Amino acid sequence: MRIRNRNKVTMKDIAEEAGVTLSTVSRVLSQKPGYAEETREKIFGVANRLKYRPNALIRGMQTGHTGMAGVMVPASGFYSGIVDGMHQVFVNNNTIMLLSWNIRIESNREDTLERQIIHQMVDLRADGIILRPGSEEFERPYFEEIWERDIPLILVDRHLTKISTHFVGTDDQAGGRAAAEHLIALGHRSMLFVGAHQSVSTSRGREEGFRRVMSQSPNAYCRSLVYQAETIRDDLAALLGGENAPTAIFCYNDETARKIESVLRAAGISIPKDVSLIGFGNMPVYDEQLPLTTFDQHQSEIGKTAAELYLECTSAETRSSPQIRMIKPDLIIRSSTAPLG
Amino acid sequence: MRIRNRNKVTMKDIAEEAGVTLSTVSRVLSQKPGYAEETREKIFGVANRLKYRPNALIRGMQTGHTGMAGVMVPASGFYSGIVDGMHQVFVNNNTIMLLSWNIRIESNREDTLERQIIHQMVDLRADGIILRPGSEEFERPYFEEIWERDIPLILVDRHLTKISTHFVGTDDQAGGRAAAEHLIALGHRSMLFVGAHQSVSTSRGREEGFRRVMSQSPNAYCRSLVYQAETIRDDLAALLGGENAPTAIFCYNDETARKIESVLRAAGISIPKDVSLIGFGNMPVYDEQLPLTTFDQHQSEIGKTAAELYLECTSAETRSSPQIRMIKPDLIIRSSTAPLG
DNA sequence: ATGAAAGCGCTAACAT
DNA sequence: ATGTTAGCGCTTTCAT
Repeated sequence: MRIRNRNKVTMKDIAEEAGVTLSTVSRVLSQKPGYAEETREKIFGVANRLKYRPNALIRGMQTGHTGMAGVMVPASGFYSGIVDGMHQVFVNNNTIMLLSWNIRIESNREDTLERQIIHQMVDLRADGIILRPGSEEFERPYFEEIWERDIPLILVDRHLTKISTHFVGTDDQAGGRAAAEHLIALGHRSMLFVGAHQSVSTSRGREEGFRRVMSQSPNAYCRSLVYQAETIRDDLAALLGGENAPTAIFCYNDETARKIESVLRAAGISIPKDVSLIGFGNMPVYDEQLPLTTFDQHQSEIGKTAAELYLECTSAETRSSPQIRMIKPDLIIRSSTAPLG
Repeated sequence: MRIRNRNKVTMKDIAEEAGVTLSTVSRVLSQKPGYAEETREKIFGVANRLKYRPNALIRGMQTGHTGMAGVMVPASGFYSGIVDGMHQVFVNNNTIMLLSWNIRIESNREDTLERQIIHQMVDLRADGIILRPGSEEFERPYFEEIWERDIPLILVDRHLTKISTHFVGTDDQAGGRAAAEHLIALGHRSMLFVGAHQSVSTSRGREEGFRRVMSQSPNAYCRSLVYQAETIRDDLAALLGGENAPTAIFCYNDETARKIESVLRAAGISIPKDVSLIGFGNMPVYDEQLPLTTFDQHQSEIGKTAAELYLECTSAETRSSPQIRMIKPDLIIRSSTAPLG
């Protein structure tokens, strides 16, 4: 381990230099009431001259407030946007992120890297934790660790039904409804929803909203598919070649939509001529990809809201009841959707 | 401030439960030599049963090692790639990032947010700091603060000449040379380099490499431009309408190349028919943009290398002499460059 | 192999 | 308005 010969200036040094006691220095530097303006100036003078820097570790452990926010989200452009929003709020509130990406290791280790990361955050006494959960069952144990220690926990993007805690994310149902309304208005009636496993709350919510509108639209009909790389080709072929083939596909995210796009392209099916396609997330597009009708989820807004909620929770005296804050997504119409016919 | 009624299990509690003293518990839990296997098991048993979590703040301040790496880079996709690479290394070495983005506030505050962030990292006793510097003069003061405290400092992406510390980034000269060789091979002789202010080391390095090859190629000729939003239109018009107009433009990054692209497009100049264009960075492309010949900088590799160097520095006994590690960029040829003619 | 005791740098009562 | 004292949870001598 490195041997530090840092200029370890402590409050004690300042006290000696300034001819006062430690407690006076502590009071002045941490702005507690009860000192003379004169001493204040003297102490600050000495502190600056000595280039004193407080030891935030000690201070944190004394006050129960470290100013560190544990943040764990998957590594992707989408979450970068969210982290960005959080940062804007945190930087103005003297809070710094302990950041890590969710990475589940494949196999042979019973325990996960995620757990290790949570432990690091807990051990370092992060004031609170913000994370994007993966699957419900899997992560339960470490949610409990956080909960038991009474550390505020805020979930972003994905919600967990079985765990009752704060949540900030997209209004997925509203998004699903807007997608449906757009397609209905274009004349489509036979739809396909391509989603993820049921445990993914965003997919579930988007489908629910989508189906709600469908069920209220005469003759509208919606089938669903769970995207799976191995079978998607055949699944789509069966549906599109079959009875009452869908003329519009709503995917729960852009990534899936892009995969559908390439499967359709390979099958000689044209978008939007033969089939309209909607994604979700408004992710950047790569060379030669189709301009996709999709939703802007306002990631930065999600991040800001999450950080604001975090600050409320970490400064509250008592544990507050779970808050849900949803950001409404906006439909962005591009050329992957067109009128039926 | 929040009142924590966390189950504050301490080593003392474990000691009592296990019928040993604090020091024995400390020894066992921090794997110091000198205890019986039997006691070890008993203590670990109690610790797990009580769900003990060490206080990393205290431990950090005792050992002089917190396991926190201060990281400050600009918020952009490019740096996300670097951070990603660092994370891969850190997560396997029990190191977690204290992450923040560089944000310089516009005016009215003499001091910067960046300085505040550096202070937070120093105060929290980050073991080392990795950052992407902006301008030399401006940041000097807080580099000194880091240096004086003997905290390992690693610069990524941009280098500072006046400050002697570790650096990990792109081999910009090699990139510049490769760009030049590509254009020369295509038959171009009259070139334009569009860069940033001289203080930006990446721009400088790319230009140097570029010019080096030019100077060795018969009849080749290179002019330079510092990109400025307000004047770029006129600057380009003057050059392209003038004597010996450039037939190829090498920009120090993709962002600049994209701006040049739109200026040229607006002026009715076709790429690559009239002018070839090269960028740097291989950033994702948005709708309807031109496939750009550019360089892959292997951000992830830069990040990994920086993290590895960080780990070396923070675990070294003594301050090591400044290390420079450069990652070679790879030319990606797309349709924005074509043979002269 | 274990215990006792000092101390890390600071905050927070409690005095004066 | 300032000083005194007792911790906070741990590591680290130094004993035994």
